[in-house]
Order: sequence, then structure tokens, then C-alpha cells
Amino acid sequence: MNPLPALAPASADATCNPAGTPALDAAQAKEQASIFKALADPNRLRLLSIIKAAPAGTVCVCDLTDPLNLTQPTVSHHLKVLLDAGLLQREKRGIWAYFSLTPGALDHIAGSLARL
Amino acid sequence: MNPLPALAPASADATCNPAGTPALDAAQAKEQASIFKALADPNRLRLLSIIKAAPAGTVCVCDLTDPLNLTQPTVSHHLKVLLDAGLLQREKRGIWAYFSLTPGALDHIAGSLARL
DNA sequence: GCCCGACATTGATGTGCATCGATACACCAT
DNA sequence: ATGGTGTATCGATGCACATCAATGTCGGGC
Repeated sequence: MNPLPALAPASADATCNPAGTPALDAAQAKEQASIFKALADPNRLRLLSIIKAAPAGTVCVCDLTDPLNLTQPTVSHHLKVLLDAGLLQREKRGIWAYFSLTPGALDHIAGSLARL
Repeated sequence: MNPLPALAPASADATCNPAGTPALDAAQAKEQASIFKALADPNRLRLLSIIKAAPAGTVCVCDLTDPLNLTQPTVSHHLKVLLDAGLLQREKRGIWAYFSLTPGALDHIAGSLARL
């Protein structure tokens, strides 16, 4: 369970880009696109924002359905998308599931943007 | 024709986030999501990468269809999406259309990510 | 004038995704 | 065990999008 497995190999081999091959090959592009796809939804951005702004840094699912005005299955779906993208971490405490930002994930994405 | 009209109002009013309202309201989230939606496609990421890596900083459309292995209408569609998102600029020289990165656009997105 | 090449737009098609209701699962209390 | 509550998963539905072929538009050369 490495953190951010999909973000790692973005800057491995630095080719000198010989005027015909694109700087980003198809595999790298697909990986990065999947990350941005996770961010390409208003409700998921709001989820990230709420979790980031939380005092303890962790938020229970039951506190996320009301501010977004979505049903519980929909919120759970979005959280899973962000989880699979490596942006969130889940910690189960008893009945409740607490979500927190993966440390450095947003910074990592910002870096890969600048390194396009 | 302002550059990056959809990116501007991200950090206007800084509320103190009173424990119920999300840090990102629905309108801001929708705007930012539309930007990430433009980035959430492998071929569009490759287009940006190719244009950024080009020596002159500008690339003709005819040089973009081959490396992506897509038809010309599809490439034109993707370029329009990036154009509408404020990420690219178009300059027509005679018959040809040259595309270049909007200066600071990627940095702006990276900043808004960190400011979520 | 006419034709040709570069690019944009349109229409159609298949696929993917956001959302919901219903249901299943996990955990605690009694 | 039995009931109840918080989450996750499933199936279905409607919409958005990526892609292409065909067509339209603009500009240059003959």
C-alpha cells in the first residue's frame, strides 16, 4: 500500500524529446489524466476542501453528506474515487469512517503540472 | 478576451469556514472542476506537453495529429477545449493555426490546487 | 476566375460517469 | 442472538464526452 502509486513514475526518464515523440508517452498521460479525472468534479473538490479545512484534518462521512446536499451512496462513491486516486486516506474507528488528505498529494499533483 | 477568466475569482472572499458551510461554494467548485476537466484527458495532456516542449513555444496543428495518432477533427476538438479553458492561445498565420501555452496558466492551476 | 490545402464545425455513435434507491456489510448495544 | 446505525456496494438511468466521417470555411497559388 504505497502512498500515491499512480503519481510516482512521472519524472523517471528525462528524454531529450527528439522532435517527433511527444514529451509525455501514452502511459504517463493516461496515469496523470486519471488523477485529474478524480479532481474534475465539483463535489469532489468540495469534499477535498472540507476535509482540508477541518480542524482535526479528519472528517466523518456523516458530516459530509449535509453540506454537499447529496445522498450517502453518492458521497461514498466520490470518496472512493478520491481514495483510489491516492488523494485521501481512510481510517475506520468503530462504526465510523474518517477521511483525511494524503500528505503531500496535492503538492505532488501541482508539481507534475509544472513539469508537464 | 481576458486571459484565464475562469481562474480568477478563486481566492476572493476568505470566509472563516463556520463548521457547516464548505470552504468551496458550489460556483467556485464548478469553475475549478471545469479546468480540471480540460486536463482530465490523456490526449489533451500530451498536447500541452508537446506544445510546452516545442522550441518556439508554438506548434502548428498539422504537427499535432501525427504524434497523437488521432484524426484532425479530434485534435481540433481537443485544442478548442484547452482554448476555452484558457490554457492555450491561438494565433492564425496565413493558412496555419499556431497554438501556444497561455503564460502562467499551469502555475495558476497549481496554485489553486494548493489553496483548496 | 478556379482549385487545393489547412483548419473548424456538424451529426452520429459508442462509452463512461454522476446520481439515486435498494440492498448488503460491519460494528456496537442490549 | 437481535436490533439498530454508519458505510459500502449493486443495478439502473440519464447525461456528458471522445471519436470519427462528412462537410463547411478561409486563404493562397495557378
